[in-house]
Amino acid sequence: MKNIDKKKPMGRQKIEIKKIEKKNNLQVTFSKRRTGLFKKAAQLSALCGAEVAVIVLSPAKNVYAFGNPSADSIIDRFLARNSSPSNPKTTPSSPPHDVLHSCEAVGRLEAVKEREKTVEESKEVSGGGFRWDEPIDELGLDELEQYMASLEVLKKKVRTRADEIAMASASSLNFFAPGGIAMDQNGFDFNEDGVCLG
Amino acid sequence: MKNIDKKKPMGRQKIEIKKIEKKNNLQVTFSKRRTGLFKKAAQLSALCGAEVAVIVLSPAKNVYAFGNPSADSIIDRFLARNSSPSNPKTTPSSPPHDVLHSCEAVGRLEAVKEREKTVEESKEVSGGGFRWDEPIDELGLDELEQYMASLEVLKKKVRTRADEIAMASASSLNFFAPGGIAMDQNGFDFNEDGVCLG
DNA sequence: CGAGCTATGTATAAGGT
DNA sequence: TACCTTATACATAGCTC
Repeated sequence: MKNIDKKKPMGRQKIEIKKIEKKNNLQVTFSKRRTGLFKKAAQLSALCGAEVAVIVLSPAKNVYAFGNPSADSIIDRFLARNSSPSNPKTTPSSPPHDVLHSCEAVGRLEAVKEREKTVEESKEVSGGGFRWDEPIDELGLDELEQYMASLEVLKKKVRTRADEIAMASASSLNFFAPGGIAMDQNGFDFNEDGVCLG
Repeated sequence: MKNIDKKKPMGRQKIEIKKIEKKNNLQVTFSKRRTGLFKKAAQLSALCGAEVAVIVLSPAKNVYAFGNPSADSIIDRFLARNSSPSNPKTTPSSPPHDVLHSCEAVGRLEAVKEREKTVEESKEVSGGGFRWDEPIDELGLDELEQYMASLEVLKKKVRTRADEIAMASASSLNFFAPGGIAMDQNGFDFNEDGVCLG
């Protein structure tokens, strides 16, 4: 009701690559970019069959990591190469399972995304099962991040889907209706000052 | 001078995030995206004052890494966190098994595994147990609501465990330490931009 | 290969709700 | 606080040299 002002969104602004001063923006930017970075890493991995590990330590020393197949195995090899002067380049011969090996690993995570896509496009998902809880057990801390990202995407799709249904049946549905199923504070307070809740 | 035809560039095409088949493209894409990934990592580091390490193993097993301040120091801290569950170093107290602050080792997956329970306990949102393996299209509106709410809560649970409460006051770190950007682990010819894939 | 181009897909900075 | 919208900066696929 108070929007008469012509405050049109500015759209993306150009920013310089130096430390963000505003704590508020810092938090937002950190989240967004960290997510984006992990996404890019996942894509590089999927597209090229490469193994990628990303570790991020926030200024507050919280640890975030992404890894395919797993950060540890990659780090392991990284360290091995790093301290093993023996024969860095002269790998005897690469068995043809190189690429496949990677892809296989990738498949696990990509499968989740794929299922999601399948749900969206065709309506025949039931067969393969839609067991989101299964892969979790196999996922490591690092991969959890990616899983979460997938959840967000799925949520949007569900919302879209529900929207269609709602429109069709003319029922009024509020997804995040106040007092409804909304889960406001989830238990943790985020104060730029404070930290955890342990 | 042989472009007499108005062969206009196609511009960027949309691609599927699946393994690239053409070796030629694979190579090119790997190079470009790896560079892009490192760039993003550098920006995240610079903008947010975070420490970031990225390790990439090409299908041919070449190693590429980016690290601020250095991949090793970051890896070091990552491993410390990851493999010392009983190390009181960063453990404020002994939370149950349901995480809160740091992502100490093993209990992590279990926590997620019980997300439905957890959700129930804290918010009773999921309606007392939602079936994640059902195809979306067979769900009704109400169920969609619950489903989405569950997703949202789960997302937050996961996030809570892994993160947030990030940056407090920053630290004065040297992000772009000279010579700390990228490194070649093999001995190939190395350009700050990247190396050949072999 | 790596560098440069063009057109276009994506990631995101701001600001609103 | 989180998410949505808008406008735009930025990354990059397909080609050429």
